[in-house]
Amino acid sequence: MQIANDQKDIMRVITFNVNSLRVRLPVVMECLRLHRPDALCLQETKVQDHDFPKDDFDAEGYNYVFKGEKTYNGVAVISPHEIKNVRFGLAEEPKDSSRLIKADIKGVSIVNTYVPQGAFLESKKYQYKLDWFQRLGRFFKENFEPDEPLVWVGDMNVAPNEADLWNPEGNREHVCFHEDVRKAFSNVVQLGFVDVFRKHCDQPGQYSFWDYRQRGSVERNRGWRLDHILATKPLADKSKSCFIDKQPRLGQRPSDHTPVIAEFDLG
DNA sequence: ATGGTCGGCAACCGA
Repeated sequence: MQIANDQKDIMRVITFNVNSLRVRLPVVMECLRLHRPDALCLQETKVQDHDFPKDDFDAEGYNYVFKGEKTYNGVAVISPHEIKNVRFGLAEEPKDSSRLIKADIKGVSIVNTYVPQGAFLESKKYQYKLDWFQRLGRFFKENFEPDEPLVWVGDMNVAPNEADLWNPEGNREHVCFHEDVRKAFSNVVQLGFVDVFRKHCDQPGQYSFWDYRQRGSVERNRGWRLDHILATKPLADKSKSCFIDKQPRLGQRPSDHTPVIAEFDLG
């Protein structure tokens, strides 16, 4: 069965924090059928490698690369195409192999990241998050040039601007919006990335995450835009659309994140 | 009136 999208110059990329791949597998399969992405980049798969649901992707003719661990984290890239030159994790220890996959698909480099959330401002985890962005910046500088076709996607755990969360005033001290973490993120972006979503949509209130713990957050759209698709300038110039998906429910519980989709015309 | 998040995984931790 041929499941690739039939336009060979089109590159469709999706980022989706699934919060457990095994629980969300029907939603992921529906996402593949609906959008026929060239690269589906997943975060928080929460599955060890020996339990990765290979058979389900094999049955649909997809290739996959993944790195997981017990209980936490986990990333994967799913594609109907050959997945080349795969690397896991950052260059130096701790590599965090279950937070970063680099792979080449259709001549485009893809870096899929699950950035540490950071807990609270005074915690060691927050400092680790700030350092993680610095280390990621070095990873990009060592491996890529700004004129290469490179897509950086994932759950960045940062709302870059006030338009990217429902209550900026009340979240100045939040680990996903504090000025320090926004600066750490923007330092990486400034290596040569364009926010592909913002290239296509300047409206506020466009979110990809709603907190399970806040009653009615979905209904009242009290969300955050934490899941991003960025591209180096030459590739971003070729983007044709970028939008936040309505997650297929399929009678299941939805993830607290929803997919973000971008399309590039490589021709 | 009460109790109201998930997921993983086995008592709580992380988000």
